[in-house]
Amino acid sequence: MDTFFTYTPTTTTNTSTMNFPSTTTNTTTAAASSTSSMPSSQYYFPPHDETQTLMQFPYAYPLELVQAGQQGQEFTYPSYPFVIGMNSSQPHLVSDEQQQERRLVDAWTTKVARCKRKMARQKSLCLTKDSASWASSTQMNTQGLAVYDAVDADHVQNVNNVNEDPYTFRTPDNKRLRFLLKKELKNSDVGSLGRIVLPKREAEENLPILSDKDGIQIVVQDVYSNQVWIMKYKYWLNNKSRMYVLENTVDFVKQNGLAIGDSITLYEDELKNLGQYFSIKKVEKPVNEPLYKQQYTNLSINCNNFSAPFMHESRDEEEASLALLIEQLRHQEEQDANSLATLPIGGTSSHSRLI
DNA sequence: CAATCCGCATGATGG
DNA sequence: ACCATCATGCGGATT
Repeated sequence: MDTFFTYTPTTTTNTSTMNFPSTTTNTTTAAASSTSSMPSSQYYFPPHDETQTLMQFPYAYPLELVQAGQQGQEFTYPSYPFVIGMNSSQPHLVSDEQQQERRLVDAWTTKVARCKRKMARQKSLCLTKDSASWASSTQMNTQGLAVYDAVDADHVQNVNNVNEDPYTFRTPDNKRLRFLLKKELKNSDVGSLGRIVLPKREAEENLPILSDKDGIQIVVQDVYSNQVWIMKYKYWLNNKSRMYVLENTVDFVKQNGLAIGDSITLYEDELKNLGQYFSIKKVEKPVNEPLYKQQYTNLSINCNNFSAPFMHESRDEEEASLALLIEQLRHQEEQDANSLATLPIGGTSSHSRLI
Protein backbone atom coordinates (compact mmCIF):
# COMPACT_ATOMS: atom_id res chain seq x y z
CA MET A 1 0.00 0.00 0.00
CA ASP A 2 1.24 3.43 -0.82
CA THR A 3 2.08 5.87 1.87
CA PHE A 4 -0.21 8.78 2.66
CA PHE A 5 0.56 12.43 2.85
CA THR A 6 -0.83 15.26 4.84
CA TYR A 7 -2.99 17.61 2.92
CA THR A 8 -1.61 21.13 2.93
CA PRO A 9 -4.15 23.68 1.81
CA THR A 10 -1.65 26.27 0.67
CA THR A 11 -0.09 23.95 -1.83
CA THR A 12 -3.32 23.56 -3.70
CA THR A 13 -4.91 26.94 -3.30
CA ASN A 14 -1.92 28.52 -4.97
CA THR A 15 -2.38 26.64 -8.18
CA SER A 16 -5.14 26.88 -10.70
CA THR A 17 -4.40 23.40 -11.87
CA MET A 18 -6.48 21.99 -9.05
CA ASN A 19 -10.01 22.96 -9.84
CA PHE A 20 -12.09 21.68 -7.01
CA PRO A 21 -15.82 22.02 -7.04
CA SER A 22 -16.93 25.41 -5.97
CA THR A 23 -19.58 24.32 -3.54
CA THR A 24 -19.54 21.99 -0.59
CA THR A 25 -23.08 22.40 0.63
CA ASN A 26 -24.80 19.71 -1.39
CA THR A 27 -22.95 16.70 -0.16
CA THR A 28 -24.88 13.49 0.03
CA THR A 29 -25.66 12.91 3.67
CA ALA A 30 -26.63 9.30 3.19
CA ALA A 31 -23.32 8.59 1.60
CA ALA A 32 -21.53 10.51 4.29
CA SER A 33 -23.17 8.52 7.01
CA SER A 34 -21.91 5.33 5.49
CA THR A 35 -18.39 6.50 6.04
CA SER A 36 -18.89 8.66 9.09
CA SER A 37 -17.13 6.19 11.29
CA MET A 38 -13.95 6.61 9.38
CA PRO A 39 -11.11 8.42 11.05
CA SER A 40 -10.40 11.95 10.00
CA SER A 41 -8.36 12.47 6.86
CA GLN A 42 -8.60 8.87 5.79
CA TYR A 43 -9.24 9.39 2.14
CA TYR A 44 -7.08 8.07 -0.58
CA PHE A 45 -6.35 10.14 -3.65
CA PRO A 46 -5.93 7.85 -6.58
CA PRO A 47 -2.96 8.74 -8.67
CA HIS A 48 -3.30 9.95 -12.20
CA ASP A 49 -2.66 7.58 -15.02
CA GLU A 50 -1.39 8.30 -18.46
CA THR A 51 -4.56 9.92 -19.70
CA GLN A 52 -5.32 11.90 -16.59
CA THR A 53 -4.41 15.53 -16.42
CA LEU A 54 -3.67 17.00 -13.05
CA MET A 55 -5.79 19.95 -14.00
CA GLN A 56 -8.84 17.86 -13.38
CA PHE A 57 -10.59 17.28 -10.11
CA PRO A 58 -8.98 14.33 -8.37
CA TYR A 59 -11.36 12.00 -6.66
CA ALA A 60 -10.68 10.64 -3.24
CA TYR A 61 -11.43 7.04 -2.47
CA PRO A 62 -12.49 6.17 1.05
CA LEU A 63 -9.43 4.66 2.61
CA GLU A 64 -11.66 2.07 4.22
CA LEU A 65 -12.52 0.68 0.80
CA VAL A 66 -8.96 0.73 -0.40
CA GLN A 67 -7.54 -0.98 2.67
CA ALA A 68 -10.29 -3.57 2.79
CA GLY A 69 -9.74 -4.56 -0.80
CA GLN A 70 -7.29 -7.03 -2.20
CA GLN A 71 -4.50 -6.02 -4.44
CA GLY A 72 -5.83 -5.92 -7.96
CA GLN A 73 -9.37 -5.24 -6.85
CA GLU A 74 -11.12 -2.71 -9.00
CA PHE A 75 -13.01 0.34 -7.73
CA THR A 76 -15.01 3.02 -9.38
CA TYR A 77 -15.48 6.01 -7.14
CA PRO A 78 -17.49 7.70 -8.38
CA SER A 79 -16.23 7.40 -11.90
CA TYR A 80 -12.52 6.72 -11.77
CA PRO A 81 -11.50 3.16 -12.45
CA PHE A 82 -8.90 2.33 -9.88
CA VAL A 83 -7.10 -0.86 -9.06
CA ILE A 84 -5.34 -1.27 -5.77
CA GLY A 85 -1.65 -1.51 -6.17
CA MET A 86 -1.80 -0.95 -9.89
CA ASN A 87 -1.83 2.82 -10.09
CA SER A 88 1.21 4.99 -10.10
CA SER A 89 2.14 8.19 -8.31
CA GLN A 90 1.51 9.20 -4.74
CA PRO A 91 -1.80 9.47 -2.96
CA HIS A 92 -2.64 12.46 -0.82
CA LEU A 93 -4.70 13.11 2.23
CA VAL A 94 -7.40 15.70 2.03
CA SER A 95 -8.71 18.29 4.43
CA ASP A 96 -11.82 17.73 6.47
CA GLU A 97 -13.68 20.10 4.23
CA GLN A 98 -12.65 18.18 1.18
CA GLN A 99 -13.45 14.92 2.88
CA GLN A 100 -16.96 16.13 3.41
CA GLU A 101 -17.11 17.00 -0.22
CA ARG A 102 -15.86 13.65 -1.32
CA ARG A 103 -18.09 11.54 0.85
CA LEU A 104 -20.22 10.85 -2.14
CA VAL A 105 -20.20 7.13 -1.81
CA ASP A 106 -23.14 6.48 -4.07
CA ALA A 107 -23.91 3.73 -6.49
CA TRP A 108 -20.78 4.48 -8.41
CA THR A 109 -18.70 3.27 -5.54
CA THR A 110 -19.13 -0.42 -5.73
CA LYS A 111 -17.91 -2.94 -8.16
CA VAL A 112 -21.41 -4.29 -8.36
CA ALA A 113 -22.61 -1.01 -9.70
CA ARG A 114 -19.79 -0.96 -12.17
CA CYS A 115 -20.70 -4.39 -13.47
CA LYS A 116 -24.30 -3.27 -13.72
CA ARG A 117 -23.31 -0.34 -15.85
CA LYS A 118 -21.19 -2.53 -18.07
CA MET A 119 -24.13 -4.82 -18.68
CA ALA A 120 -26.39 -1.91 -19.41
CA ARG A 121 -23.85 -0.49 -21.82
CA GLN A 122 -23.82 -3.74 -23.73
CA LYS A 123 -27.59 -3.71 -23.83
CA SER A 124 -27.45 -0.28 -25.39
CA LEU A 125 -26.39 -1.83 -28.68
CA CYS A 126 -29.88 -3.15 -29.28
CA LEU A 127 -31.97 -0.54 -27.61
CA THR A 128 -33.59 2.44 -29.14
CA LYS A 129 -32.59 5.77 -27.82
CA ASP A 130 -34.30 7.86 -25.25
CA SER A 131 -37.19 9.77 -26.69
CA ALA A 132 -37.11 12.44 -24.05
CA SER A 133 -36.88 15.70 -25.89
CA TRP A 134 -34.78 18.72 -25.42
CA ALA A 135 -37.64 20.79 -26.69
CA SER A 136 -38.76 21.75 -23.21
CA SER A 137 -35.66 23.87 -22.89
CA THR A 138 -35.85 27.31 -24.36
CA GLN A 139 -32.47 28.46 -23.14
CA MET A 140 -29.73 28.10 -25.67
CA ASN A 141 -26.84 27.74 -23.28
CA THR A 142 -28.26 25.19 -20.95
CA GLN A 143 -26.61 22.07 -22.20
CA GLY A 144 -23.18 20.84 -21.44
CA LEU A 145 -20.62 18.79 -23.23
CA ALA A 146 -19.34 15.82 -21.45
CA VAL A 147 -17.30 12.84 -22.22
CA TYR A 148 -18.22 10.26 -19.76
CA ASP A 149 -18.71 6.68 -20.58
CA ALA A 150 -20.42 5.28 -17.55
CA VAL A 151 -23.32 7.65 -17.61
CA ASP A 152 -24.36 6.19 -20.93
CA ALA A 153 -25.47 3.11 -19.12
CA ASP A 154 -27.72 5.06 -16.84
CA HIS A 155 -29.10 6.84 -19.81
CA VAL A 156 -29.88 3.57 -21.49
CA GLN A 157 -31.40 2.16 -18.36
CA ASN A 158 -33.87 4.98 -18.36
CA VAL A 159 -35.03 3.97 -21.80
CA ASN A 160 -36.85 1.11 -20.19
CA ASN A 161 -38.80 3.40 -17.93
CA VAL A 162 -39.58 6.82 -19.27
CA ASN A 163 -40.95 7.86 -15.90
CA GLU A 164 -37.59 7.41 -14.29
CA ASP A 165 -35.57 10.48 -13.45
CA PRO A 166 -33.34 11.15 -16.46
CA TYR A 167 -30.90 13.29 -14.49
CA THR A 168 -28.84 10.35 -13.40
CA PHE A 169 -25.37 11.78 -13.72
CA ARG A 170 -24.00 13.54 -10.65
CA THR A 171 -21.10 15.91 -10.88
CA PRO A 172 -18.60 16.00 -8.02
CA ASP A 173 -20.43 19.01 -6.62
CA ASN A 174 -23.70 17.16 -6.88
CA LYS A 175 -25.26 18.76 -9.91
CA ARG A 176 -27.69 16.49 -11.66
CA LEU A 177 -27.22 16.14 -15.40
CA ARG A 178 -29.10 14.40 -18.17
CA PHE A 179 -27.36 12.58 -20.98
CA LEU A 180 -28.02 14.12 -24.37
CA LEU A 181 -25.70 12.61 -26.91
CA LYS A 182 -22.29 11.11 -27.37
CA LYS A 183 -19.83 11.42 -30.22
CA GLU A 184 -16.71 9.39 -30.84
CA LEU A 185 -14.22 11.77 -32.36
CA LYS A 186 -12.91 11.18 -35.86
CA ASN A 187 -9.89 12.58 -37.60
CA SER A 188 -11.83 15.49 -38.98
CA ASP A 189 -13.23 16.27 -35.54
CA VAL A 190 -9.84 16.73 -33.93
CA GLY A 191 -8.12 18.39 -36.88
CA SER A 192 -7.34 22.03 -37.41
CA LEU A 193 -10.75 22.86 -38.81
CA GLY A 194 -12.16 23.22 -35.35
CA ARG A 195 -15.48 21.58 -35.90
CA ILE A 196 -17.08 18.43 -34.62
CA VAL A 197 -19.82 16.71 -36.56
CA LEU A 198 -22.64 15.57 -34.31
CA PRO A 199 -24.91 12.61 -34.92
CA LYS A 200 -27.96 13.94 -36.67
CA ARG A 201 -30.77 12.04 -35.05
CA GLU A 202 -29.58 12.57 -31.50
CA ALA A 203 -28.90 16.21 -32.21
CA GLU A 204 -32.39 16.77 -33.54
CA GLU A 205 -34.00 14.90 -30.71
CA ASN A 206 -32.02 16.26 -27.78
CA LEU A 207 -30.47 19.55 -28.76
CA PRO A 208 -32.25 22.83 -29.37
CA ILE A 209 -34.14 23.11 -32.62
CA LEU A 210 -32.16 25.36 -34.91
CA SER A 211 -34.33 27.78 -36.84
CA ASP A 212 -31.58 28.94 -39.16
CA LYS A 213 -28.16 27.93 -40.39
CA ASP A 214 -26.38 30.45 -38.17
CA GLY A 215 -27.07 28.26 -35.20
CA ILE A 216 -26.56 29.27 -31.60
CA GLN A 217 -23.70 29.89 -29.22
CA ILE A 218 -23.28 27.55 -26.30
CA VAL A 219 -21.04 27.64 -23.26
CA VAL A 220 -19.79 24.35 -21.96
CA GLN A 221 -18.07 23.56 -18.71
CA ASP A 222 -16.03 20.63 -17.58
CA VAL A 223 -18.02 18.44 -15.26
CA TYR A 224 -14.99 18.01 -13.02
CA SER A 225 -13.59 21.51 -13.10
CA ASN A 226 -14.64 25.06 -13.81
CA GLN A 227 -13.04 25.32 -17.20
CA VAL A 228 -15.41 26.49 -19.92
CA TRP A 229 -15.47 26.85 -23.69
CA ILE A 230 -17.65 28.88 -25.98
CA MET A 231 -18.78 27.00 -29.08
CA LYS A 232 -21.33 27.32 -31.81
CA TYR A 233 -23.96 24.73 -32.55
CA LYS A 234 -25.22 24.92 -36.12
CA TYR A 235 -26.03 22.85 -39.19
CA TRP A 236 -25.00 22.60 -42.81
CA LEU A 237 -27.28 21.73 -45.66
CA ASN A 238 -26.54 18.31 -47.03
CA ASN A 239 -28.62 17.24 -50.00
CA LYS A 240 -32.10 17.70 -48.61
CA SER A 241 -30.94 16.97 -45.09
CA ARG A 242 -28.78 18.61 -42.46
CA MET A 243 -25.42 17.99 -40.86
CA TYR A 244 -25.10 19.23 -37.31
CA VAL A 245 -21.75 20.55 -36.15
CA LEU A 246 -20.06 22.16 -33.20
CA GLU A 247 -17.70 24.93 -34.24
CA ASN A 248 -14.89 26.77 -32.48
CA THR A 249 -13.70 23.54 -30.98
CA VAL A 250 -9.97 23.96 -31.63
CA ASP A 251 -9.12 25.10 -28.10
CA PHE A 252 -11.44 22.55 -26.59
CA VAL A 253 -9.71 19.75 -28.47
CA LYS A 254 -6.21 21.05 -27.84
CA GLN A 255 -6.50 21.77 -24.17
CA ASN A 256 -8.09 18.45 -23.44
CA GLY A 257 -5.65 16.61 -25.62
CA LEU A 258 -8.46 14.99 -27.54
CA ALA A 259 -7.55 12.52 -30.24
CA ILE A 260 -9.20 10.10 -32.61
CA GLY A 261 -11.25 7.60 -30.69
CA ASP A 262 -11.89 9.85 -27.72
CA SER A 263 -15.49 10.65 -26.98
CA ILE A 264 -17.50 13.63 -25.96
CA THR A 265 -21.01 13.59 -24.59
CA LEU A 266 -23.55 16.36 -24.31
CA TYR A 267 -25.45 16.94 -21.11
CA GLU A 268 -28.05 19.30 -19.84
CA ASP A 269 -28.70 20.12 -16.22
CA GLU A 270 -32.03 19.94 -14.52
CA LEU A 271 -32.35 23.69 -14.09
CA LYS A 272 -31.85 24.23 -17.81
CA ASN A 273 -30.46 27.69 -17.28
CA LEU A 274 -27.37 27.30 -15.17
CA GLY A 275 -25.25 24.39 -16.09
CA GLN A 276 -22.82 24.00 -18.89
CA TYR A 277 -20.75 20.93 -18.29
CA PHE A 278 -18.38 18.57 -19.97
CA SER A 279 -15.79 15.98 -19.15
CA ILE A 280 -13.78 13.67 -21.30
CA LYS A 281 -13.38 10.02 -21.97
CA LYS A 282 -10.09 9.28 -23.60
CA VAL A 283 -8.94 6.14 -25.29
CA GLU A 284 -6.12 4.17 -23.83
CA LYS A 285 -2.73 5.51 -24.80
CA PRO A 286 0.22 3.34 -25.79
CA VAL A 287 2.12 2.25 -22.71
CA ASN A 288 5.49 2.84 -24.33
CA GLU A 289 5.14 6.59 -24.07
CA PRO A 290 6.59 7.88 -20.81
CA LEU A 291 3.99 8.92 -18.28
CA TYR A 292 5.52 12.26 -17.51
CA LYS A 293 5.65 13.07 -21.22
CA GLN A 294 1.96 12.28 -21.69
CA GLN A 295 0.95 14.37 -18.70
CA TYR A 296 3.09 17.24 -19.82
CA THR A 297 1.25 17.20 -23.11
CA ASN A 298 -2.04 17.51 -21.33
CA LEU A 299 -0.79 20.27 -19.11
CA SER A 300 0.67 22.41 -21.85
CA ILE A 301 -2.36 24.55 -22.29
CA ASN A 302 -2.60 27.81 -24.09
CA CYS A 303 -3.55 30.45 -21.59
CA ASN A 304 -4.17 33.01 -24.31
CA ASN A 305 -7.45 31.36 -24.96
CA PHE A 306 -10.64 32.02 -23.12
CA SER A 307 -9.83 32.16 -19.44
CA ALA A 308 -12.40 31.86 -16.73
CA PRO A 309 -12.20 34.16 -13.70
CA PHE A 310 -11.17 31.33 -11.44
CA MET A 311 -8.01 30.81 -13.43
CA HIS A 312 -5.86 33.47 -11.88
CA GLU A 313 -2.47 31.90 -11.83
CA SER A 314 0.06 33.58 -14.08
CA ARG A 315 1.65 31.73 -16.94
CA ASP A 316 5.06 31.91 -15.30
CA GLU A 317 3.76 30.38 -12.13
CA GLU A 318 2.04 27.69 -14.09
CA GLU A 319 5.11 26.86 -16.10
CA ALA A 320 7.19 26.74 -12.95
CA SER A 321 4.77 24.33 -11.38
CA LEU A 322 4.74 22.33 -14.57
CA ALA A 323 8.48 21.95 -14.51
CA LEU A 324 8.32 20.78 -10.93
CA LEU A 325 5.51 18.41 -11.75
CA ILE A 326 7.36 16.91 -14.67
CA GLU A 327 10.35 16.23 -12.49
CA GLN A 328 8.14 14.62 -9.87
CA LEU A 329 6.42 12.51 -12.46
CA ARG A 330 9.68 11.37 -13.95
CA HIS A 331 10.90 10.34 -10.54
CA GLN A 332 7.59 8.67 -9.75
CA GLU A 333 7.58 6.78 -12.97
CA GLU A 334 10.92 5.26 -12.13
CA GLN A 335 9.57 4.18 -8.77
CA ASP A 336 6.46 2.75 -10.35
CA ALA A 337 8.44 0.79 -12.85
CA ASN A 338 10.30 -0.83 -9.99
CA SER A 339 7.23 -1.53 -7.87
CA LEU A 340 5.07 -2.81 -10.71
CA ALA A 341 7.74 -5.26 -11.67
CA THR A 342 7.33 -6.94 -8.29
CA LEU A 343 3.54 -7.17 -8.25
CA PRO A 344 2.26 -10.72 -7.84
CA ILE A 345 -0.88 -10.22 -9.90
CA GLY A 346 -0.99 -10.49 -13.65
CA GLY A 347 -3.79 -8.05 -14.39
CA THR A 348 -3.45 -5.07 -16.63
CA SER A 349 -2.85 -1.61 -15.31
CA SER A 350 -4.55 -0.01 -18.24
CA HIS A 351 -7.87 1.70 -17.87
CA SER A 352 -9.88 4.14 -19.75
CA ARG A 353 -9.58 7.19 -17.59
CA LEU A 354 -12.59 9.35 -17.25
CA ILE A 355 -11.72 12.96 -16.86
C1' DC B 1 -1.53 36.88 -52.41
C1' DA B 2 -1.47 33.36 -48.97
C1' DA B 3 -3.73 31.44 -45.14
C1' DT B 4 -7.76 30.43 -43.08
C1' DC B 5 -12.62 29.93 -42.77
C1' DC B 6 -17.02 28.47 -44.33
C1' DG B 7 -20.40 25.65 -46.21
C1' DC B 8 -21.73 22.47 -49.60
C1' DA B 9 -20.42 18.21 -52.37
C1' DT B 10 -18.91 13.74 -52.60
C1' DG B 11 -17.98 9.18 -51.47
C1' DA B 12 -17.84 5.36 -48.06
C1' DT B 13 -20.61 2.73 -45.23
C1' DG B 14 -24.38 0.38 -43.36
C1' DG B 15 -29.32 -0.56 -42.94
C1' DA C 1 -30.85 -1.07 -55.53
C1' DC C 2 -32.01 2.64 -52.65
C1' DC C 3 -31.52 5.68 -48.97
C1' DA C 4 -29.68 8.02 -44.79
C1' DT C 5 -25.81 9.18 -42.31
C1' DC C 6 -21.48 11.07 -41.79
C1' DA C 7 -16.32 11.65 -42.64
C1' DT C 8 -13.90 14.36 -45.36
C1' DG C 9 -12.78 16.80 -49.71
C1' DC C 10 -12.81 21.01 -51.91
C1' DG C 11 -13.82 25.46 -53.91
C1' DG C 12 -15.29 30.07 -52.99
C1' DA C 13 -15.26 33.78 -49.55
C1' DT C 14 -12.98 36.20 -46.19
C1' DT C 15 -9.14 37.90 -43.56
